[in-house]
Amino acid sequence: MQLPKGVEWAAHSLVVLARIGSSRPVPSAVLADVYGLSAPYLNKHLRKLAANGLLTSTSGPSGGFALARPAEEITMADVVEALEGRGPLFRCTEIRCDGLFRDRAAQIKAGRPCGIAAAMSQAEAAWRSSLAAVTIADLAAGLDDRYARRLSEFVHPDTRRGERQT
Amino acid sequence: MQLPKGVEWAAHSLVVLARIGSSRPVPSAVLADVYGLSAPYLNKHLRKLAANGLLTSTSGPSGGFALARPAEEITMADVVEALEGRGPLFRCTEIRCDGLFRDRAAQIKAGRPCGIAAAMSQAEAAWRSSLAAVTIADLAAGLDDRYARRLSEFVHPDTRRGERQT
DNA sequence: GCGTCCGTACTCGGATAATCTCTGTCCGAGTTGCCGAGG
DNA sequence: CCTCGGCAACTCGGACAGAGATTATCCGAGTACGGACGC
Repeated sequence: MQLPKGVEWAAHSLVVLARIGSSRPVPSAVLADVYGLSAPYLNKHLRKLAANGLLTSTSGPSGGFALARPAEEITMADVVEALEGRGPLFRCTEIRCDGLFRDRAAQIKAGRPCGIAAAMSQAEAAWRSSLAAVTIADLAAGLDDRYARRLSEFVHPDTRRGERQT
Repeated sequence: MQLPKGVEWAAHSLVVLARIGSSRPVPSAVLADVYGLSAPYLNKHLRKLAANGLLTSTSGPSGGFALARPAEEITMADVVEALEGRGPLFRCTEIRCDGLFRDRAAQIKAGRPCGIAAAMSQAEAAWRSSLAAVTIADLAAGLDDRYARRLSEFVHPDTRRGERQT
């Protein structure tokens, strides 16, 4: 089991948008070029973030994606939740109500909940809690200033619009 | 993303073995019947647990699987680790060293570690820590006595040989 | 009657398909900005 | 010179293949038990 690569891509893209600081939309193709990613595939993930209210999407020329709210209010938990959905990691299939105990299924479900599912749920809560403690703003602040400036110059070339080299 | 169903199966089987309390091996087919699972597939997962030292496997008649150590010393973290491996959940591909920053790759890697990977790693540590706090013995104790007895009678039908189980 | 040998049945073990999610790619719908024509 | 209309380019958006992992299944190698044979 492993988290999809899209989580990493989306998180890095959010950090880039946060570090740029501009509210102007950035096309997915530009964000993909920053880290050498597949543009259409990254677009798919960013679209999911937009559908969940983390990004705003704009069509047409000078369109793209932009943060929907301040980077301080976007956590890693939000990113994972937007991409992976809300009920992941462990899905209890209630096998304890099958086989030998099929006749007591209703009685078992009415009693104590499945201990394994409870333990998994609690561990998952700890995981999400830890992720919720880290915001995109925190991560953006961890970027070295030199690289951040290079980012800005690449994403928003103040010179003139329309040139995109390499 | 989602944990494989085998984790649930393996955990329940371990709890069953723990609750039985007997050191006599139990065939995978019997364990599968307890919860109505696919016997060969469950066997595959139990084999993995055996390969990681959680279970002992015995061939031939009266063979099967048995706990390799006391249930108090087997945690849910051990189960997940045995089945999923040690380095899961989030795998940082270091995309921050690609694209624009490919020429600075060595310099970046020598500097601060990737903040996103660090956050993910910390969250994963919290997850595993929570899982490590729950033992198979804890889960076995949570089973209702009535169902536990039915389990023992099914797995070790003493009628056959009048054998006594602990 | 007792010990030994063999046959049988039962178990794990690994190799082999089917299905689903993730990964990657493509082209179409919609929108914005630009340019030229007209007033 | 200013305004309006059409054109073109650029963007997101959803639909379409390929790869990998999970799910599921089967048959073979090995082993312990049970019975039969020989002493």
